[in-house]
Order: sequence, then structure tokens, then C-alpha cells
Amino acid sequence: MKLKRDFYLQDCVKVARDLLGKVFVHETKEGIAKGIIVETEAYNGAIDKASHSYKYKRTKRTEIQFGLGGYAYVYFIYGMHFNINIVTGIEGEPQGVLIRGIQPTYGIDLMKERRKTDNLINLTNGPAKLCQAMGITKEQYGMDLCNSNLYIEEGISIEDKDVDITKRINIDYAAEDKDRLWRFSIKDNPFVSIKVKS
DNA sequence: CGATAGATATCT
DNA sequence: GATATCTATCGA
Repeated sequence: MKLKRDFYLQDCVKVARDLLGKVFVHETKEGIAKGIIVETEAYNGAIDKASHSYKYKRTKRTEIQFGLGGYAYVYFIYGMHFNINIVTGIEGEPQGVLIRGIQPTYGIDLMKERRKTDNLINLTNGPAKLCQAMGITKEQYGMDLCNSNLYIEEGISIEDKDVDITKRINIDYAAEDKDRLWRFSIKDNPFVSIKVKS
């Protein structure tokens, strides 16, 4: 059962927290791939220098962030990698949640084939890795998670005591905003991309 | 471990 | 023309 639009219309920080434990699904003609979301980061364009849409900067690339929540924001980075964000918030508010780590639960052979590795942990413990494993490319830019073959469904419930809240990764260019505690991950899960000592 | 090469769409 | 919400690989 796909999550409904309402879920995505909330603030990006809340959605980032609540996405932990939910199941990310991509159905393609090659097969279905699923994984439990174990690591996320929130980006709020209105106030956050780390966001592509900082100060409501609106370009062809960030356009999708300005619409309703529940759409996929996929972009190409460092000349060779894709990352996927889930757009959140109401129309006009550019926000997103970066998916940084998932735990594969279905279609593992397909993921291994796409990633060219047999190492289970190495399949999806990073934002560009999980995009490759899930078969996400520029093609998925702007897809509606409420009405397409790319979506999120209910999963397991994660208690607050099992959630690590830390600084976000690789945003040193973002000045003081790099210290915001907007990264959420499931404690001691091996598919979390980078461990941060507490 | 830490350092660095890798390669290009996107914005200035 | 500079840079990026990163990853793989190499050397110690």
C-alpha cells in the first residue's frame, strides 16, 4: 500500500524522521526491488545553504521541489552519480529528504546484478549506491510516488531510542548550516552509510 | 585507515 | 569556468 499524499506534505525534518523503517519500492520491467529506509537527511531550501534551492532558488533542476510533496527529485552529481530526494511540504516550499541508506528486502539478486557485486552491505549503504541498486536514474526525475511504479509503503516502526540524530554528510560548503542536526539513521544498522561516533 | 582520482550536468 | 547531498581504489 503506497503512502498517501498527506504524509509528504509535512515538514521535511518530520518526514525524514518518519521515513525510517518504511519501505522504498521500485517496480521495473527487470523486476521489483525493495528496501527498508535506514538513513535520511532533510533539506529545507527556504533557510538551508546546503539545499540546491536555498533562498527559494528556482531553476530547471530544482523546479520539482516547489511543487507538492511526494515527487522524486533525482539529480546527477560529481560527474558520475545519481542521488534521490523525496520532495516534501506544500506547494511553493522547496524541501526534500535525501535517501542515504536502505536495507534490501526484495529483489536482491537484481540489485547485485545492477551493482556488479555480491557484497550485501555494499549494495545500498550510500545514496549513489542505492540509486544504482534500485535502478534510479534521471528517468525517474519528477515521478509521483503516489501514482507510479516508484513509491514508498509502510514498513516497521522505529522507536525514538533506536534513532541516531547527527549532522549531515558532505556539505562543508554550507557554512553554519552544516551543523544542523537533520540526519536521521537507525542505530547500529549496517546499511547506514557513515557511522558517526556519539 | 586516509588520500585522491574519476567525469560531467548544472549554474555563474 | 567552477563545482558538486559521492564512490572506488590505491598505498601505508
